[in-house]
Amino acid sequence: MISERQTQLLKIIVEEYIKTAKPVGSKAICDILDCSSATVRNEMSFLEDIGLLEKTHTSSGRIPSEKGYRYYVDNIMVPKEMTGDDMLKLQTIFKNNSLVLSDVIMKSLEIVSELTNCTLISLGNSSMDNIVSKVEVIPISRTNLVAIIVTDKGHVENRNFNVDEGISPLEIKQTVDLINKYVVGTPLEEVLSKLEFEVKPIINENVQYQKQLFDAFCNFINDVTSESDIKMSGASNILKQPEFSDTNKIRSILEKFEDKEFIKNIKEEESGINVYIGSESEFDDDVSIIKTKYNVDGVEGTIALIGPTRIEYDRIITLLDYIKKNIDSE
Amino acid sequence: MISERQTQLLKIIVEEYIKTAKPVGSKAICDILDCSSATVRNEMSFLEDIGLLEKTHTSSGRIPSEKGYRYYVDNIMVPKEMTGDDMLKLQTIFKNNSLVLSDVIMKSLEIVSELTNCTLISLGNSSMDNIVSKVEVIPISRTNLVAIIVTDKGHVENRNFNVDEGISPLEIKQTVDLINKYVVGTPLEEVLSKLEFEVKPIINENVQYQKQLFDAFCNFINDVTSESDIKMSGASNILKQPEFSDTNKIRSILEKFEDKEFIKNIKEEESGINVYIGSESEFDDDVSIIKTKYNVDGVEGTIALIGPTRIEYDRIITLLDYIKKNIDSE
DNA sequence: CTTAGCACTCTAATATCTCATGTGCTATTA
DNA sequence: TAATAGCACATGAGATATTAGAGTGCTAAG
Repeated sequence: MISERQTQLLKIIVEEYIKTAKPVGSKAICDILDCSSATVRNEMSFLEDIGLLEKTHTSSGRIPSEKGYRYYVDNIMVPKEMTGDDMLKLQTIFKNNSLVLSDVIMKSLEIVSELTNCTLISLGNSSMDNIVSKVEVIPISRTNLVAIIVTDKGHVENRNFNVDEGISPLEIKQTVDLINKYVVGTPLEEVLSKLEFEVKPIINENVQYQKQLFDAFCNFINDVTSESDIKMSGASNILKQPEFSDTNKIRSILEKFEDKEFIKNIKEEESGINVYIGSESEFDDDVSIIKTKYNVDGVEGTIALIGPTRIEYDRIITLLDYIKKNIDSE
Repeated sequence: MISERQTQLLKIIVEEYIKTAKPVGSKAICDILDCSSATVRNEMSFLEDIGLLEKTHTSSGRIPSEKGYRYYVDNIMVPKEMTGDDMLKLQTIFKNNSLVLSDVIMKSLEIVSELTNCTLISLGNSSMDNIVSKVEVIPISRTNLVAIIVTDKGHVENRNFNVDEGISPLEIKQTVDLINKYVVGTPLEEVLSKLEFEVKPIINENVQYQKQLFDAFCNFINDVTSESDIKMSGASNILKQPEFSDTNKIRSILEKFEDKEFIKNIKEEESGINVYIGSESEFDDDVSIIKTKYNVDGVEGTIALIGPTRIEYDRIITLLDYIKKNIDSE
């Protein structure tokens, strides 16, 4: 446990460094703490010993370490009240009832990325527990078909695919009717096993059903259930931060933004607002990720904000919380 | 008109600069041209006078000017033969018959961006001349509906929207049947006027038709016809080029990549392979854009490659031409 | 426990120097 | 007349030195 004064010192250093991006020296602090710079130095030295502060070189001021930020977020920081300005901008979304969920999310990403100069990512609509309302297959040409699936949450997926030989409208109708009969009312995540164990035996026994169409449909379902919908806003914002002025750094971060597999892993499993600082983010040591999961009538998704470790935790957490709550109650 | 030797000199300088990104000096050239460096310098000086070459500072070697690249592309360059390696990689796409157009395009973008270290953009499926095959509206909840439209080319668009009051299944069916009756078989670009002038009067006269649903559907069509589908691959590749090592430059380019309105303007109107050098690209003076339009049974789109002005024009043009031809014959 | 004082460290900005490369010009050559 | 050799000059890039400023650690005294 650290003393009252040490706590206050850490708070000042973290907040000052977040504001200025420059190491904080002892002189700047002694006024606020009402003691001499030497005393401040002693305390700083202690906080460095226990790993909460760091130096950039032997005689520089202090900056918070990863552990320092963590201590600050967990024990010191108080979520900042929303400013009227931030609130106003976000309310243009939530007060507008004609917007559909996906629009609400996209607009939220855009506004927050602009407000914070960070990169916002939404991973969502995994729609696993959506229930199938309707399946349809529409022939386009002799060998090309479109399959459409609509869920009870209004989610629509479609897939264009080819078959080797022509299929007659009757064959299509029979097969699709059969599929519909079994999968309507089934949650998406159970559709594949239902198709495999209940529908496939029937298809195999009966010549009139289209095996090729059925297989293509299974692939489609498989992709839909494993696919995640990624949205991103403000990818270039993070470059405005002084810590990302090195070209190699920029490149490595942008490459990660482009790597869908990597981005998918950001998905949040916990509830509430979660903060991952530096290496905890598994993204980059100079980056923090603040995430939250939303849930609108069973449609789940994650909103993640990516910024420098030197980020306004108190403000961002409030912002994301506000958005999460508003989306949840959509 | 410039002399044979001057032409050769320009060719050497352009190609050498493309390879090394360093200004080309006279000494390096006199061996190839079999004359003294002084002679080369005289010729260089002439090419500079007529605006084909530039210097980075008073006593540097020469680099091609925008006009120099233009002259090179129009009059000197010979499209390079495809290397076996490039060919092989691309054939994995075009030899695979089970791929649908959108996959073919996405994979082409990925491969070419990797092959060239440039950014690839596809703008497409504007689908204006697609013909409507089917329109469907599915109720999700009392006030939430999904509209789906399928075209004869297998293009599917869907839109989730809200209405103020509940709508009965009968009202939906009546309205959708009416819409279907008039728009099936109509090219997308004509649907809106058909709705306005043929369907709207009927809706207005008859109480049983759902005006709100109809209006929402019109908005949906309006968005579909004005929307363009943007795909991008290798956005961070361009940073690997030495001319983009300045953070501000990087930022300004990445911001343009994020600006959908800006990207939409890249759409190509002409046929063949089109080269826009530097300021001609209207993107950035240090950037060249090489575009081409593809057309598969009426589905049109543009593929654009964005790279530094110092780009391997001869290779890229061949690559894009190969892709265009293969997509066109899909 | 706190503080004043002092020697020491390190960065960042600036200036200086040198070297290699390349130019323009002029007189000379074929 | 076109090509060349020679030479003075310009510039960027890299190495090195200098300086001012900010900040530290440590010690001894309050």
